[in-house]
Amino acid sequence: MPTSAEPESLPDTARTRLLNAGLQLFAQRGFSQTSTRELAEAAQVNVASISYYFGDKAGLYRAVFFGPMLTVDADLARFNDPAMPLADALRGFYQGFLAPLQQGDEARLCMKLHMREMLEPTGLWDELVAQGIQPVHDALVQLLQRHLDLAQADDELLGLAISLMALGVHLHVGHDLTRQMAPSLADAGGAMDRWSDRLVRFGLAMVEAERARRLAPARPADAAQPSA
Amino acid sequence: MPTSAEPESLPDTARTRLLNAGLQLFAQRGFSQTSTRELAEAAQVNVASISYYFGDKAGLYRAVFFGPMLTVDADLARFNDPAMPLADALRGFYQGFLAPLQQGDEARLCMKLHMREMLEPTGLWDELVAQGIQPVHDALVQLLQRHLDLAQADDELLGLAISLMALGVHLHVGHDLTRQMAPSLADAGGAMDRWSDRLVRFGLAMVEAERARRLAPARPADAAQPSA
DNA sequence: GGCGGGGTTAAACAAACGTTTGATTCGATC
DNA sequence: GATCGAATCAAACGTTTGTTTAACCCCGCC
Repeated sequence: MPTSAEPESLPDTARTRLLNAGLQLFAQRGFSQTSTRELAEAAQVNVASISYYFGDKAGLYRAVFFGPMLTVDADLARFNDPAMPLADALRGFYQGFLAPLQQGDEARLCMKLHMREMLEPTGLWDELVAQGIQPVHDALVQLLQRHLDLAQADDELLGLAISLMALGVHLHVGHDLTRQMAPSLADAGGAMDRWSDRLVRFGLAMVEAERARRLAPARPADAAQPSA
Repeated sequence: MPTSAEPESLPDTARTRLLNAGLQLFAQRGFSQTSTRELAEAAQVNVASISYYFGDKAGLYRAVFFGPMLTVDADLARFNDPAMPLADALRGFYQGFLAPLQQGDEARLCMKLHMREMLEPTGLWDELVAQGIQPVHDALVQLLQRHLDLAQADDELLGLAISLMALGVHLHVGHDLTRQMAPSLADAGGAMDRWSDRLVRFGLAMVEAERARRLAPARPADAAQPSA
């Protein structure tokens, strides 16, 4: 089992062909529904190459799963600047979700793998949270904290952050669903740019609603405790 | 293969024990990662009982999948009344998502099965959309259309409906994730009631943002076409 | 007592699974 | 030309898969 890293280009070797086929098939059918022989045939490669290059089938899965995931820092940079206005920061935040949908199959399928892990954990879930999701979440919480002038984050702020992230997550998990309900919102040209505008608008509205809630006097029906 | 329907109580027969074990294991590990022998052992039942009662493994899956799904009409009734104020209707809408999380394991696990089908279609997806999701979506679109005084639904209204639904979907898809980021928002007592308040507040804000967008003059940066 | 059928059982089945083996090919190096 | 290691190959390995078989148990009924 060689320990080489793939070059930046695509040398069309057996290893990279396996990675491509693995990304394709794992994202489409899932881990356990994809057999090693299918992988080998799709990559036009002998079955033994899987264990030769990646140890075993799970090793190949791990390789495609964490393949193009170095973009976390780039995602953070898009909205983590304290000097940014809220609207721009939100736009940068949602760009992190939209970019994989725009830049071809590779990133989109990898994102699909990540989303699948949410519902059907294969053991890589904790690692994905620690390295990919938690940093983005923390940065978003800090962003909201700044713009809402809060000394520290409370449950309601976390709820707002999770709800903002929900809109971005749904772009991926609900993509096929959106295609059925409103095809022009999923595949049409410029559809993603319009989603960007839309999510920024809705996100701003949610943040402002949260700000208004904190300024308003606590009504008896409001179950949220203002401070801990 | 008998064609009986299960009684309303739980008679603890082999059939119902298989249904319970199937719901548990399928929701936890997925369809293909759950073997028939695991199912039989979990249900304390012979392996042959699966094909005896349900034809085959897929039949058992289908049975647990469409088991407690008769609640669609009840879900619709919660927010479909034209006389309802918008806030009440939204609360009723999100109650449809929250109810399965509150009323024990059964409905929650079944919902998890449905969410999983979003990413890994096993053939039941189209049926689920037609019977379970599409009606709710259509009713939501009509609700928004009424409250925004629109003659007919356009893309932006569909985008709003999908975004509103995204918040509800994320309650299920991101439940494990929420448990890690903010445990008090996932499991604590009354957490779901607070989510209800929160989502209604955010939902209202999004609807009002959409109303404001339609009233505002079209800015050049706005890529959304106001009328076709 | 004999009978029949719903329910259950252990055992067996073929197929598919992930993985390993040992031989073979191919260049590069000495 | 000999030698070596990387890469590839067909074949086989042992296990697990979903499903089926045929016998068996038990209880009500004629």
